Amino acid sequence: MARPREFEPEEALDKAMRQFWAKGYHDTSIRDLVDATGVNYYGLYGVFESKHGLFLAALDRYRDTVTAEILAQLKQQGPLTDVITKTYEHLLNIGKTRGGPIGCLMCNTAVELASEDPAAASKVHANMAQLRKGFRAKLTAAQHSGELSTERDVGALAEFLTTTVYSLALLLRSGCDKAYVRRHIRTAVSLLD
Amino acid sequence: MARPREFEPEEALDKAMRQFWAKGYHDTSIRDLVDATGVNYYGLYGVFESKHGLFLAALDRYRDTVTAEILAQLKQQGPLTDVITKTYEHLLNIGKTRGGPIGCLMCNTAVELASEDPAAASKVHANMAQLRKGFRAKLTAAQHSGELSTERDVGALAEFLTTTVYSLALLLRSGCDKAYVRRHIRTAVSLLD
DNA sequence: CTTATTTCATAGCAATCGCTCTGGAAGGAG
DNA sequence: CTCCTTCCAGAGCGATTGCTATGAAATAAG
Repeated sequence: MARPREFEPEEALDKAMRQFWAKGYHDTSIRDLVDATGVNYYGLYGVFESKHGLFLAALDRYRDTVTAEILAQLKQQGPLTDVITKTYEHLLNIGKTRGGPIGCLMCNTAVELASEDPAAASKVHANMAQLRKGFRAKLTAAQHSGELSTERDVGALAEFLTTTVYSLALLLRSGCDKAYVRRHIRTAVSLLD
Repeated sequence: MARPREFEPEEALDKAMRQFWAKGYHDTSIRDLVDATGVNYYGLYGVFESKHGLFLAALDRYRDTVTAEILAQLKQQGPLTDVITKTYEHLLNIGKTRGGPIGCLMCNTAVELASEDPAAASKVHANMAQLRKGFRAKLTAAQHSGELSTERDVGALAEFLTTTVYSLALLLRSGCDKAYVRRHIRTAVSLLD
């Protein structure tokens, strides 16, 4: 053995994720990442191999933290529309913690990279699939409890609700105010009545 | 006077717009624009001043062509849901003409630049307002003709339908297939029943 | 302690960035 | 034709890109 690392890989990855989240892939330089994480080139490259590798790791980190939290919100008990609404309301408080609006890393990546980066696109689609699955489970449960008509197309609704997550992120990212976003939530959720 | 220009500014702007549309702002270099338009630096700078100026002009060009066409679709006669559906279906054929999916330049810009570029954000919001106005007019007309209940909140619905334009662009950009997008259209439009 | 090994901090690499400058070509005015 | 203005083509500017190489610092093993 020898000199030990002076940084925590997960912590550094988390900071890198926020940097990519705020500024996107192309507008984030390695030097930005070094500044944001406090880790030098050698350390970052030793763990993540390249800027692209670090970005893909950041997408995984996003799935394991932010998306996981959304899915947890979806699993709470309560009336269908309440749970869905609360889950969407939760999104309003995610990216707003520091400075300007940053939306959703997966949504941002879908727009910026999906058409030119298959690896990133794959992770974006996997994230969509996870969300869809979460919504679908909630919708199916609501059908069983009689809250939602069994005639409704659960698959299509789950897709719609998933896309709405991205829509809300888009609205937040573009700088729309919360009242505007809340109206969108209310309108979208009214589809379940 | 002296030596005349060898390029048509509007034509060059159109090509530049498509370049930004496909690759985004940060990932498009001046050299890319020179290659795409066939116009040299001197010509581009003489007319548009800078890369940023050219980009803003491209956003205007987008409003005057693509958005204008969407608004024209919205003004056609017919049952409310048919016209809305046809308008959305129209979006499926916009960005698909060459190569990969490119979505909507305004949606892409909202994600990539809105939080750091006030001028671009302003144009994105103006575009949203135009679309919202178009949807609102159609919805109000439908209320007058009895197609839509006068109890429905036309403002909120217009906002929702506008955001749906961006959502569809996002889905296309992220590489979702047309069947997926069409299901989203059907679900969103069902909100008007 | 010395030595071996790994990390840190940074200088430096070729390539590219947005942008400007220069030399010559093209066309109107005289 | 010559002169003059404008445009084209591309070389070149300093700055920055992703990435690598280098030498000093730090720690475990002996």
